[in-house]
Amino acid sequence: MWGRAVRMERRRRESGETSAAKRRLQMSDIARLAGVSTSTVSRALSGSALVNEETRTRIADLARSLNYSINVGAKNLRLQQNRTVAVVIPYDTASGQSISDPFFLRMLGSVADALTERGFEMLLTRVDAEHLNAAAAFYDGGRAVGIILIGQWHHHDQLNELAARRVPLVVWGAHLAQQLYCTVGGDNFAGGEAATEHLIGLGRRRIAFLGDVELPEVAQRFAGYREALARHRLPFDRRLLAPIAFVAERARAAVQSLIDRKIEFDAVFACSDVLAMSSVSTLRENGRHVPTDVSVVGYDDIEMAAFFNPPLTTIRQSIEIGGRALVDCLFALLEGRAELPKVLSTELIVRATSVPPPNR
Amino acid sequence: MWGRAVRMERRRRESGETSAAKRRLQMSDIARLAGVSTSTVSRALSGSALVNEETRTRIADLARSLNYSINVGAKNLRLQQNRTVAVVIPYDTASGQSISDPFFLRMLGSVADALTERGFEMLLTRVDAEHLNAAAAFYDGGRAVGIILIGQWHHHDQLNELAARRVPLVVWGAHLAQQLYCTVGGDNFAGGEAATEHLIGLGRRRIAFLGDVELPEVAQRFAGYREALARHRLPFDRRLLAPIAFVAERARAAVQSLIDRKIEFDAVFACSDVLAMSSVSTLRENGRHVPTDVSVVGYDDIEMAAFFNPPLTTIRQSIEIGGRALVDCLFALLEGRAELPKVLSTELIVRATSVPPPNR
DNA sequence: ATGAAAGCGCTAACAG
DNA sequence: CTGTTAGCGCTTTCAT
Repeated sequence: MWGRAVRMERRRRESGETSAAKRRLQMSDIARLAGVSTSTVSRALSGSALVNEETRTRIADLARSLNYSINVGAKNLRLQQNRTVAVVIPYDTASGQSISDPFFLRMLGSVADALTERGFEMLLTRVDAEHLNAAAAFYDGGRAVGIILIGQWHHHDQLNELAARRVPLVVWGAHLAQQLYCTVGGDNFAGGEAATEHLIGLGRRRIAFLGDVELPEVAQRFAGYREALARHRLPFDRRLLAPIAFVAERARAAVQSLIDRKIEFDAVFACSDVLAMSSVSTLRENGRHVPTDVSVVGYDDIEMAAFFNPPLTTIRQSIEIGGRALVDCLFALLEGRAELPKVLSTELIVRATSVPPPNR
Repeated sequence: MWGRAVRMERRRRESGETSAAKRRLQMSDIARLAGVSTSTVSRALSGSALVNEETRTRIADLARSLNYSINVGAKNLRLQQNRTVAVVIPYDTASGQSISDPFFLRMLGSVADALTERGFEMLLTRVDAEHLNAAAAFYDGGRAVGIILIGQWHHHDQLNELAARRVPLVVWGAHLAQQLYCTVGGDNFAGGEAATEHLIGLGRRRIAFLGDVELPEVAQRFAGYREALARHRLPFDRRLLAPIAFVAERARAAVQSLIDRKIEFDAVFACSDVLAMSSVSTLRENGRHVPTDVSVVGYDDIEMAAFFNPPLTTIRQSIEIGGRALVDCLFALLEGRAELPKVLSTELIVRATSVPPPNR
């Protein structure tokens, strides 16, 4: 049997504290100081009606004045409950970069807000995009009640596997066939189609497409693009497809490459506003006037799109609605309801980067 | 005494699961299936040399195949340890908005990366900017080993109080006098001075200042602005100060108001790139040419600043260095080292929104 | 090399 | 209304 002194010594050693460091306050300390049992403190702090009003306020005041905070880990363990959601952002080992696209970052903020409103905490983590199923460990280990994955990448199969195991999981991304898991996302096909229709309607004929078609969301936008092209009997030139990641620099390189290779194009449809803005900037540097020579349409409608010069025509995806829908969906799942994937409507926002060609 | 059946029933009820729901796997399950004790499983999974090689791999395989993940909460409780850092973003109840400025969002990403590298998890939460000390609850309750606060707002006093209580805390913000807590931030005075000097050097005389001078960081930039003005014996016109929050719309309104009130100005120094871009957009709408009529300097150098049209002159703060410094600082604190506040150098990036006035 | 048992900080059933 | 006690899932000492 270890005596108290021994326990405290072990604690110090294990936590690497020096002997001067103060021990963290716990319920038994409050109990001792208040001259009651821990049960009473527990009840008092949880606002139980079982405890005397006077005692309760006395204990509450004492706890507050000592900056005592309940140990949520121990409480959760005892209660078999948990108010934490793991929010997971895949990262690409290849490009290896930190998440930086404003759209995803804002989505994170929106999810955080929705979670906070429900009184849940958010454990933010990154996982290798090649091993999305690693995200489930937070659920399996009881660390989180469920998982919100921002970005589905490839590996539809891994996600299906998690869903089959009944891991509470909601993914921001595209609704795919044979999908067991729940997604929330914009209507990518419609978005791609609307953007392309808009450009074609303006009289644009050779529309470059910027986006990594390996990603399901982008693939659907690309399908919408192809569909619009086909409807108007316009040929698709494979050289106009630039399968690039969501990184500004890649858009610059792609546009520059089109120009250098003298591949004609009179419009750009970029799969994010950042890519679009980078494209506009590159076009300008090369003496191509936007929107007259080349019209540009972006995607997401981030805040800055409206301030851009020229203000950017884009496809709006509502971040507020998206973030909230992700959270709503997860909670529905937790309550045992089988949720269908949600496809949120997108909207074409026509601003100044898209006009008819001059010779029309 | 409760029997096993009773326990399981209670568990189901409390967690709101239906009777069909599977119980989460735990160590005792693995032990039973492997025909060993939980001690052995524990040792096997933690790679202890005390367990037979063959047994270890057998247990590891079994655990993996069943998707067993150790319960980190229970483990932490037992071990009195923890690998979680609380990252806290203050929100303003007044403006009440979700965090949206790209700079802070990117900083979050950078901190997440640095934490991930060290094998720590990040608990992301928001607290009311008026009660920053509420952030300490995560530490007091043993939820997190320390706290990173992104944005110091007013309430220097509350933060000092936490530091006095020896809560491991690092704040992104300004280095203030009488500061007991550790901050990491850019050199705001130098940044404000450099921006203003640059504009004055160009021949600009009436420089509007956009930013909430109630915030310590902005106050220091403003002090730099005043200093530069004074050095050149330029008067300061109070009407040119627009004390606005970091919200694009506020910049639009502020610039519009200056124009409507016919207050002359030939330059704008905005305390964030978003404010600067919004200003440029508003100026253009009012027929003022940027940079000729009005030159503009932003702050932060977010990615988009370079793609803006015209490319935005701005003060760069390195997000990568900042995020890493915050994390480094926190770990130093945890190791008992008293860290001094870090003031990171800023850099004036001259692009195209700032030129000499036309009549010079 | 393995198991039995105690206890991390907390809550709730049960007994006063 | 309050205290005693068992136990949440795990690790570790001690005993074998």
